[in-house]
Amino acid sequence: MKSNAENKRKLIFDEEGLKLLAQRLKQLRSEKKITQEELAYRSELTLSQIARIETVKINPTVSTMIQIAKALDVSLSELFDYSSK
Amino acid sequence: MKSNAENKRKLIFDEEGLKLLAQRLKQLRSEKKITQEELAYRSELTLSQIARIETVKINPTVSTMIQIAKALDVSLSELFDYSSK
DNA sequence: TAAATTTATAGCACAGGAGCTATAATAAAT
DNA sequence: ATTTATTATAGCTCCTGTGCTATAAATTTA
Repeated sequence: MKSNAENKRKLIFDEEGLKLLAQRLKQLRSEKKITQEELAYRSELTLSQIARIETVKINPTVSTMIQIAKALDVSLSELFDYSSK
Repeated sequence: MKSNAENKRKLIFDEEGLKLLAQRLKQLRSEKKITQEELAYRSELTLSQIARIETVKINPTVSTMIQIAKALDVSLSELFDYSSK
């Protein structure tokens, strides 16, 4: 949850990309008019997890995103469709 | 690395989806004619990590996939484009 | 503006993702 | 058939993603 200033290990954590993903997720969720709680229920994730993704607090796994895509009834490709190479 | 038979906690690990992703990654990599090692170098990941993803041994994070997409010079959406809702 | 709903944060335990290094197994080239 | 290159495994440590639970903050509704 917190980010230590001193990190020996190289962190692969693309904040830009995760931010875009968060925006895309919010967008899709509001289009479908469902709450974080409802999405959590449908995706079988937790509310806190959905919130953490949307606020870019964590770096979710692919499986998590697959669950979310299914819950939103969109393809993974659509979920990640915010064309940034 | 190993999967215990006895797991109390519910595991979210979409093997189907990860398998499709692995195939897609292999496909893109062979299209571009680069080795796992070269991809590892370009993405600043490790060779073992690339291999583990392609053999569906792990559930990678979104940041990892972002690095790989960049290294392959494709969009995330393209990388995940194996239409499975 | 109060109440209700929705979203965001926080701390804890635990599983597993990722780096690193080494080696085995396969495939390709000579 | 040997060597070389490529891919797959393995073990270890460290770090963090996730579930869980509780609470605070913000937004919406009455």
